Amino acid sequence: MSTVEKAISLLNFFTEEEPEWGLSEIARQAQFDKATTRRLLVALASCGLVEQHTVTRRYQLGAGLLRLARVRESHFPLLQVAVPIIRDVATSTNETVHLSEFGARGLVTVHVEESTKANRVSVAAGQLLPLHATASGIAFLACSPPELVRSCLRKSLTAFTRHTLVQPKRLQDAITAAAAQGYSRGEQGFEDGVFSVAAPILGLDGFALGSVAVAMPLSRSTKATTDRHIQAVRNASEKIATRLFGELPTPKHASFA
Amino acid sequence: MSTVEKAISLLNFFTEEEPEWGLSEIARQAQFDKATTRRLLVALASCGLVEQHTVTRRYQLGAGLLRLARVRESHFPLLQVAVPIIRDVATSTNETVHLSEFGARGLVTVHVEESTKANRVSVAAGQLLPLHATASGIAFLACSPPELVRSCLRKSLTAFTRHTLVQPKRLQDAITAAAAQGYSRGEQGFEDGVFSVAAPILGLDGFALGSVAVAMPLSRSTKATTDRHIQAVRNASEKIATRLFGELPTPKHASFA
DNA sequence: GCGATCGGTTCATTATTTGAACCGATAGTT
DNA sequence: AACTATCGGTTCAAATAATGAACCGATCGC
Repeated sequence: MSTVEKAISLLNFFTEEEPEWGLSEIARQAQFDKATTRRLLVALASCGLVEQHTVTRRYQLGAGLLRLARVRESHFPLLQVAVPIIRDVATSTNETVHLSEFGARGLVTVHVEESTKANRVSVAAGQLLPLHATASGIAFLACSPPELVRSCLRKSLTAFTRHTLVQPKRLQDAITAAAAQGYSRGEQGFEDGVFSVAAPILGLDGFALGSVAVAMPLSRSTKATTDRHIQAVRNASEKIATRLFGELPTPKHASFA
Repeated sequence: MSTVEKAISLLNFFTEEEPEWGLSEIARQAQFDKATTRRLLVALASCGLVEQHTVTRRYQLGAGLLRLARVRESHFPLLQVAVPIIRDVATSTNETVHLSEFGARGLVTVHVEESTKANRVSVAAGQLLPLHATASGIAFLACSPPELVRSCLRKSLTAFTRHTLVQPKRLQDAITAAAAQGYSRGEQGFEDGVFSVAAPILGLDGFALGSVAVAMPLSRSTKATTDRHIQAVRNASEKIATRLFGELPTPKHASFA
């Protein structure tokens, strides 16, 4: 792990649940020496990515991140473009709709519009979605470079429920089906009682950059609602891609040669 | 410059105007060797702070920044808290109101609500504000640690207009006056024809973390508008601090021993 | 076809990072 | 009041990582 990667990895300890850390505790968590950790934090602080409280001496994420995030969003306005579209889907379906984006850490939920119904599926922004166990993950894999799919298939596939696809052949079949039909279905693969459909959002290179999914309690799923939701996520993902890139990217499906 | 600082400094080349860079051009700009630059960018990319286009091979800021920015804003919701307050001030005064925050790079404009009048002062978010030449800067210095003020006074003070306070004694007097009255006035110090008043936003340690300012064309400034604007920025800065910290911090003025 | 520049790679050399041991300060316990 | 544990912080010989000149194939413009 390079020095830069070590430093950035410290940033990843800061979460909504744990937004502040003392030096010793973050060193312990990161399994870095205290001196090393402090030097890395001081370097991050000098660039504004981290701030140290003058009174408590504890560290938090810094204001410099806001400018960089603004530049990123300004140039690649995924949230700005996608949020209104997802909100529309949530309104028309009255189910939970969520957007996820693929990055260094994996497929991460970046925005959620929850259903207004009391019996609803709750998803947390920031949550990492296992590729093999979720509709979003399979939709994403359906339009991913073959080596990424192979890498995923080679890994030990965690069983979250007894419905999780843990056999590579089964997962591969689901990915192939999703590639052919342009959407995926997730039936209790990540959590019991949850049914989802998802569509991949494509980048200009034809590979998926994320997914949009509708999730609902399995108990109120019908063929009619499923068909409507499939249509909704496909429409939404196309709309998002078209607005981001000015054209609809041609999908590059994962193929298994 | 440490390796971490070198890496982060690359992030700062990405702006709204220049959101994408090729390897050779960013290396040239940063004055780093191409091999070094690539290694730093690859490290940043592996952490999600930067992304490389699969087709053009150019680099842009990465999605990982959005999560970190969200955590930062969630924990320290300066924008979330301040934007509605600033919007109210802009509505009631019908002049340009802007919020700035102090960080590693200096005092930076983070949000602007412009006047609806055709003859208005325009301020850009992201813009660095010279401490000695702006109302925001002087308000900030009025509640800053003495060593920061001394450091500022020791520097060569750039003249942006013929009204800029370039003599340390004059600047010191303006800071002292701002400390005493709780606001500062900026009369064409940064740009001809612009008049501003600003108040510091205090942190729990009593030192300023930023400022809020009203800026208007000098030509329509009267004693009555000035008094109203002073009241407005002071009210706004107190409101922001109270909402952030649950109490009104006691100012720690810069003193000159 | 040629020259310029691109992104990318290599490895001997150079520079930076590391972390064990130490420090004073603070908090909790007895 | 004395003691212990843990805090944030510092130092510098040793260890490790980073550096960048020279090179590569690919692409673009002339």
